[in-house]
Amino acid sequence: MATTESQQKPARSRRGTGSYDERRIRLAESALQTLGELGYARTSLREIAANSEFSHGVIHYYFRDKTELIVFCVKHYKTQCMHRYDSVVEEARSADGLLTGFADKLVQTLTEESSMHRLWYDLRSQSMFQEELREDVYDIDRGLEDMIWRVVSRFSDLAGNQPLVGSRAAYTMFDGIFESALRDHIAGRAGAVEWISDQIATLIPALCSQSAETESA
Amino acid sequence: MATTESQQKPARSRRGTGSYDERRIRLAESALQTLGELGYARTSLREIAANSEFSHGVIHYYFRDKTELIVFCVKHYKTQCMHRYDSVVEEARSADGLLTGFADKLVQTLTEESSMHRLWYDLRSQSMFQEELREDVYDIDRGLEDMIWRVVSRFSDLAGNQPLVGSRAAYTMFDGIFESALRDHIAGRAGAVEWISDQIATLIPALCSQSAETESA
DNA sequence: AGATGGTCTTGACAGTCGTCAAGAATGAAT
DNA sequence: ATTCATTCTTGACGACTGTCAAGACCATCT
Repeated sequence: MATTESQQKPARSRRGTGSYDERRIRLAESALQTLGELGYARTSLREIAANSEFSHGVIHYYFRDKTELIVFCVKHYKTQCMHRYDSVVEEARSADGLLTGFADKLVQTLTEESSMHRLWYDLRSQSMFQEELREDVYDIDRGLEDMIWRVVSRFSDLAGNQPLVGSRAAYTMFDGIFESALRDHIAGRAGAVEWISDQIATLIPALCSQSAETESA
Repeated sequence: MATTESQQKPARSRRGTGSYDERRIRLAESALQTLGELGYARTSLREIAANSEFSHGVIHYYFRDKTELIVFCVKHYKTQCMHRYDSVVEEARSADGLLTGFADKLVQTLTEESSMHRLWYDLRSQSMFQEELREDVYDIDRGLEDMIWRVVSRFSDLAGNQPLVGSRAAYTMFDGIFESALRDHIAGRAGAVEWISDQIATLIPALCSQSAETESA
């Protein structure tokens, strides 16, 4: 509600705070919040507007239709989460350190961003029925795949190993594990945090057990 | 879209054929067909009825409301696909044979039952937003987990190995791989069949590489 | 034959949806 | 102060939704 923003763009913005594009983004972020709570199917434009600073009619001023809003939201979300683990990869000085840093970050994502991620899985499932979502979903998937691959290849570097599987397979496995843990967490089933930490600790080394040198046999 | 004129189909007894429960099941199977085409969110009761032999009002004769119909459909679907790989497991005489048999069956499922499986992933995602779906989704997930575990443990038996991971982890990995391949297949991206076959051929042995390295005799 | 009761159709209801048009509100330019 | 384009609100529209009531249909029983 209360905008701390008092900056006014000179030529473009005659009303409202921020530029046209900034208000588009703010509307999209409101939409993402609502989508994360209700899910793609049950979120209406009126509900999005009600949870924002705008009225329901303004959506068609900033977006052609509902689909364009959703796609814009997806792309905006993509930029938010694509490089979440980069700092973990860069700051890791040992294989074990990377492992625990990655696991901690995954747990943090699981507990603090569960709504955004269930929305992501919701949209990805919807893309199997709705063709206009597929391209953006595919791009995000590949971005996440690259992100995971940065972690795995960095681990194999630090451990002096070679990954056993390709980036695609590695990503789908982690993704499956994360999605399963997310469902457990959201459903309030205990042990999700411990389980996913354990899986990371065992899976990454197992996926990188092919050593250039002989490991302690 | 489809004009539902008052065209009368039956020509047979207006009193339904089969028992009450049988007609419930037939209605549920019609609903599953429609759900597989349109997805959970975009399927209305009228659309379900239009694709069935009944009119739209009859749904509330057999089901209290939409949710009860959906849950019934999910449970019915559960019984259809829970033991799909049992024959493969039973008929396998060697580790390699199990591997190829399992991969072939997975490919068959991928290509011939893609609609049912995208519906399954759709419902599973919805369960993260809709609490009343969670219990049934959870049950199905555990049933599928058991199914995968039968394959993995049978493989390790035939190969004289021990699985490296638990049933939960094994299932989530296969599930992630299958879901990814399913998205590729549905989107018409080439290589999904070859990719998943390859993944099975490499992943299962990798997950069972523990203990003595006795190859499949 | 008529009566019965389970089965099914039809039509309507109240609500919600996306969309849009008309115009009010706003601030910059003149 | 007037003009003017941009921004936003309001209210409406037709279409769609789940649900339900009223009654038609029909096999069976008496």
